[in-house]
Amino acid sequence: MFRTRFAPSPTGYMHIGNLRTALYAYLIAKKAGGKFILRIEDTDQSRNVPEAVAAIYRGLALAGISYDEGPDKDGGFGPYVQSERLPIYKTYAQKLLASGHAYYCFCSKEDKPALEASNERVEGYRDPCRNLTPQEVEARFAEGLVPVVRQRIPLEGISSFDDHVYGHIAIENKQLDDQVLLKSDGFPTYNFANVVDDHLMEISHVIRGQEYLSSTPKYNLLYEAFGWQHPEYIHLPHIIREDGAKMSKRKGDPSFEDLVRMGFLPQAIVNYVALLGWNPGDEREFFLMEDLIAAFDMDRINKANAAFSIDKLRWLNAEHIRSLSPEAFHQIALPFYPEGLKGFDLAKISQLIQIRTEILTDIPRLVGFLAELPEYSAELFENQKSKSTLESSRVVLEKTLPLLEKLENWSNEGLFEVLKAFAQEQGFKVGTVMWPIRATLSGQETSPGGATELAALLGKEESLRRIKLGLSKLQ
RNA sequence: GCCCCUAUUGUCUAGUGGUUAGGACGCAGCCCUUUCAAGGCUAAAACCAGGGUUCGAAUCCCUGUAGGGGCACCA
Repeated sequence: MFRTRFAPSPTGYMHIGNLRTALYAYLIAKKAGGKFILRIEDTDQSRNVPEAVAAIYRGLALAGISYDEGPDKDGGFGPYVQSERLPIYKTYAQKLLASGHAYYCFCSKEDKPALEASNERVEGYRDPCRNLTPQEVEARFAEGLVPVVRQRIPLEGISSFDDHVYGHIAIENKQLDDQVLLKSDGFPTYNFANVVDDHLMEISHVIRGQEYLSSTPKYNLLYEAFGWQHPEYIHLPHIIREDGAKMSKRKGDPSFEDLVRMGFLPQAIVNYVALLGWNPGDEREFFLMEDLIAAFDMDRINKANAAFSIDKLRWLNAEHIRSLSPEAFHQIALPFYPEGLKGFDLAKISQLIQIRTEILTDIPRLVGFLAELPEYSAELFENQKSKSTLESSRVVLEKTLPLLEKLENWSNEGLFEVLKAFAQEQGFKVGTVMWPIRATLSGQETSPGGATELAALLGKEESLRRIKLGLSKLQ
């Protein structure tokens, strides 16, 4: 049975790297018909952000990643919040203390900084408390000192393991520090809690960022000390910026929710992020969650960091928008229409802009001219491609105006029929007729829809008003 | 400083000893066209460097270089 987990610490928002970690863990579990578990790693008392857990729930829901077990969904392996598991960590720390795989350390934090800052750190350095006799330990307790519990790393030997992404990793034990397992406040460190929890929760595959790659041997030593079997490991490369720097909220890199706010569809973001470091082995790029589950293969995950490209996301987002049914797009687009469009046939507008919308926040810019005709000058009537000149435009507008005024079938088809016939009779290219009309209607060089589509949308009265206004600029 | 990891076009990537090094985004051009898009076609664009191994290396090995990560009572 595959059991994977997403174990974020509650920092207040879900960044892109986290989203991908959660997604991969979810995909790996679902692909194998296993369970995906949410665990909250809130062992750093100083970094807890209120509301942050809610942000995690919100992010996962938005992404379409549902968990089988979590804080609010008991699966018999709880509690799923680390701060609620303190007695468990204490019990297991005692076992390590008893077996000699851990020891009490009474050094104060202030004793260490000089050593840590030094560039000449001695490898194989061991804390002096490592060799305290039971009597000495007792004496310090009697003094009222509060210790931490440190892992006793072997002096010799090499620790190694096989990672699904990075292959064989080997590190000499003398490179590893006697890390703190239990802090003096009674909370475990990540280094300890992840091992105890992953084992107790029967996690089969650990999916996490590659920053844990070089400390994983330490965790394996812990598994060995307990006589447990360690899980399989899938370490993930990082997602970085296009300039090679790491993503940072301070530099303005968007979180998952920020992207949604910017007008990207959650499913497009998920699709894009899945492709950052993984590929299906064929040339498909468009994926919905179901397809991802079917196609995902953890052994095809890349080793190298991947840069996040907002341009490619834009493109993929546009693909997702285009794949929506007109009704679905309309519903999603609705909240983005500006106030002034109330009287228009919004469903019709949605139809016109769907294929031209890359991100939802493009919409106001796309449709603004409908509510209010922008200022424009006569130059707009000159267009080489449609063979439009100031003169031809004036003639076209003057001559079509009476035809339009008496037109009764004011629809896209009706308008097109009349104008096309006019072009033929007068020996104009269709484009030469349509250009000035579209220009007067939109007041801009480009618009979602051609002359007749815009005229139908604006209605006869407003269309004629705009055409006359345009004509006045040419006379 | 020590340790771990990585390295194919600007970006995401395919590639596991023999390929005209493939695809995608972006960029440029052309076609289509009732503007713009979309769509179709075309172009430019890459194996970090140097040594090996081999009949033959993007692919295997070594060194270097560059980048990322770790060495917290943070995760």
